[in-house]
Amino acid sequence: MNKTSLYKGCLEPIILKLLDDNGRMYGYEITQKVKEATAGELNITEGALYPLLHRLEAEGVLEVEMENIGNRVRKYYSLTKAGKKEKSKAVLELENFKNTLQLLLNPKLA
Amino acid sequence: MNKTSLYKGCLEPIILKLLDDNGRMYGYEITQKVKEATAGELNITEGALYPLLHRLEAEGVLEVEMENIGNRVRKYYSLTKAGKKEKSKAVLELENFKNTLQLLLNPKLA
DNA sequence: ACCAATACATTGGAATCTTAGGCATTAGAA
DNA sequence: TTCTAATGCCTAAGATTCCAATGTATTGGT
Repeated sequence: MNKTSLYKGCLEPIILKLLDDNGRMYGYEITQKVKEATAGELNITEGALYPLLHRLEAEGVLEVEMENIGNRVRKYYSLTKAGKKEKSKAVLELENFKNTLQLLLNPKLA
Repeated sequence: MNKTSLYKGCLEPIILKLLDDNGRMYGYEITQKVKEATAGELNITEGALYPLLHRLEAEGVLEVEMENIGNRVRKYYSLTKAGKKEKSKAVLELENFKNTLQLLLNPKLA
């Protein structure tokens, strides 16, 4: 990520949401997609991403398909059934979090 | 905080905003105010709050006034001049962060 | 021929919070 | 009246999560 890093803790839900929207993606693609989707605001570092993907795979949240592109190997990740549940929960929490931030930023309606 | 802690990294801007809105507050008051303002969603732990207040004071962002309430001592914190600048910056970043989350949660308008 | 981009990965360390304590005063319930 | 919960301050050890740096290899453009 970047700056003083407010995004800490949000990476996982963001990735799950992305994979749900796009079906399947590979690591590098994720970093580019996030950069693009946030107009350059959020840059996921590979040192954060790859370990996370590996963990989510180990937990059964993601599954992998290897694919050969020329002489290069891509690892496509997608949500498992358990992963879809996880994703739903995570997105709700993230939405809730965003709304709570809104409350704190705009406490006028008290 | 709580849960898997999405709020990680947001504590500082939240505190600065609160202090700007309320003029001056003491630690315990902050924890209660945040709990109330977020309908119980966000519970700041004292182990996170007090070290942060001390750091911000050391950095010249906050200043302290001791006050005796009966036999008890309260430490009222308020923003310094530098703190007000810091707060403005932090709030902008937090708002920006919130908007970016919105983008990620709702990428329809692409 | 060389550099940037693509694509994977690991490692050490910094930053931030949680858990779990500790101390003292005060208000309220049993 | 005694004991618990709430008020109010605090610290220390540890977990989590991410960043920066680094490594390897292929590919496309100049």
